[in-house]
Amino acid sequence: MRLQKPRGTRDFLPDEMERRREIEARMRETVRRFGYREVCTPVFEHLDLFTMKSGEGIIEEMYVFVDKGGRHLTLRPEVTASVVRMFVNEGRNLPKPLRWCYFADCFRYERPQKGRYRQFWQFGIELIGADTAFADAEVVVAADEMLKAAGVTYDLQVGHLAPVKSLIAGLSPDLQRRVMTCLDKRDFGALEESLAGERQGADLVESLTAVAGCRSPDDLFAITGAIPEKDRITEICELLESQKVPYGLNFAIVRGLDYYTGMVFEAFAPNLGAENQILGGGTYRLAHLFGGDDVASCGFAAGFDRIMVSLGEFTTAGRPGAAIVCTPEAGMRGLEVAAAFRAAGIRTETDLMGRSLGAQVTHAAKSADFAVIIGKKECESGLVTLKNLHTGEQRGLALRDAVAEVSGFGDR
RNA sequence: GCCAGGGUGGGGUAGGUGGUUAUCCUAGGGGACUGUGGAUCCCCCGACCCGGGUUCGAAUCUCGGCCCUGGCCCCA
Repeated sequence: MRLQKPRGTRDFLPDEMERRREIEARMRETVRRFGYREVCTPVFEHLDLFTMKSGEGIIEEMYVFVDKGGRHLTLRPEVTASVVRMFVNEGRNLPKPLRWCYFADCFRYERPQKGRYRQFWQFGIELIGADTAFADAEVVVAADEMLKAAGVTYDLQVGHLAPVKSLIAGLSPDLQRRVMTCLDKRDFGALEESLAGERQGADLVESLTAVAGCRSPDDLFAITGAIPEKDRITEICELLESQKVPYGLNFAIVRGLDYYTGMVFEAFAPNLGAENQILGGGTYRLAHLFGGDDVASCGFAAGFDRIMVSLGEFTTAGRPGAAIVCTPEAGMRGLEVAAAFRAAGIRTETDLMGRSLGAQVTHAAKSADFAVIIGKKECESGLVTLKNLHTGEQRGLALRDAVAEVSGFGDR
């Protein structure tokens, strides 16, 4: 093959696109019911948008380029930064809270592996301008409902950054970051090493290890004492329990960067291998970075492709289709009949290859549920012969009755 | 950026200690066959990832690259 698609990209044939659209539709419908409305932002943005959010280090992980005007641009590696920029630019005087969702392809220059591609799709929501436990809980509930609707098997973990941050507040920023990385990986050996030289380092390791293992708010506050976020954390847990969200508490979730401020959560699919996180989210404050007010936000982003990989093979329930099968003299009549079927919303194909009647039926059986056979006899009688290609039954019907029968046909 | 295993028609494969026209299945197109042909039979189409090296001769050996699969790192 002379021309290959770029590394880490994929082509999708119609069968797969139907599966993807099916799952996408279920995810969209879930968040629609919560009031989240779709927004769309540019596929490429100024490089600064992402370096301001995530630091210079991400440049080598992005598709960056200079355009003909000398602008430093990049294909978006995620959508949250764009949505917040959009909010700062034109969302400030909309009634709060804002409930927005998006489904967008993103690009990262990374080594492809299972569930990781260079072009991939994210589905996410952002709830902007509400700073309450009810807001935090809504986003988690929406994520849970959405994954349920998609049909994946997943493990949902919810945490909060405050307990760990309160324990390590006395450390240098650099060491704080290292500690959080260790916690994220649950590498307690490395944690101990990092804190070895610190005053009361051993106590700190013990507290952090205990916090990471907490399974209830009560356990947590027994270790950390009454931190300011105590009521918020307790309330979030109560709300999630009252809404029967199947989650695990995990205060070792770190989610990388500084703009995460409070609740954080992640979902994993157990059948995915190394890249098994299918969703991540939390509360954050980003707008002030882009020149806006310091507005509280909460959201999640789901890895659509990983969800599709996790779901594996399945067939979608297609809508019925018809194939017009004609003898040569009935060609014109065939087009009329096709138009009538299409007017009723039925997918209808006609022969374009000049095939024999038999070959047309053969082809129809691969692509349709019904063959509508029209020859000399049908032209004279005004009827059509409707053949059910699943059962082989066929009979002569008035056109209107044939259309009605195909319309009423159930799942394939 | 690193590690392991791979790359033969559209898909799946056989062969490969260097030597005729590269095997089989499937898909696709056509015919037998202008009223049922989703069948059967026949025919056609179509491949050794790319480049250098060794050689009389490379799909096979060798080096480099590209790509695929999985893992490490990273993961906004």
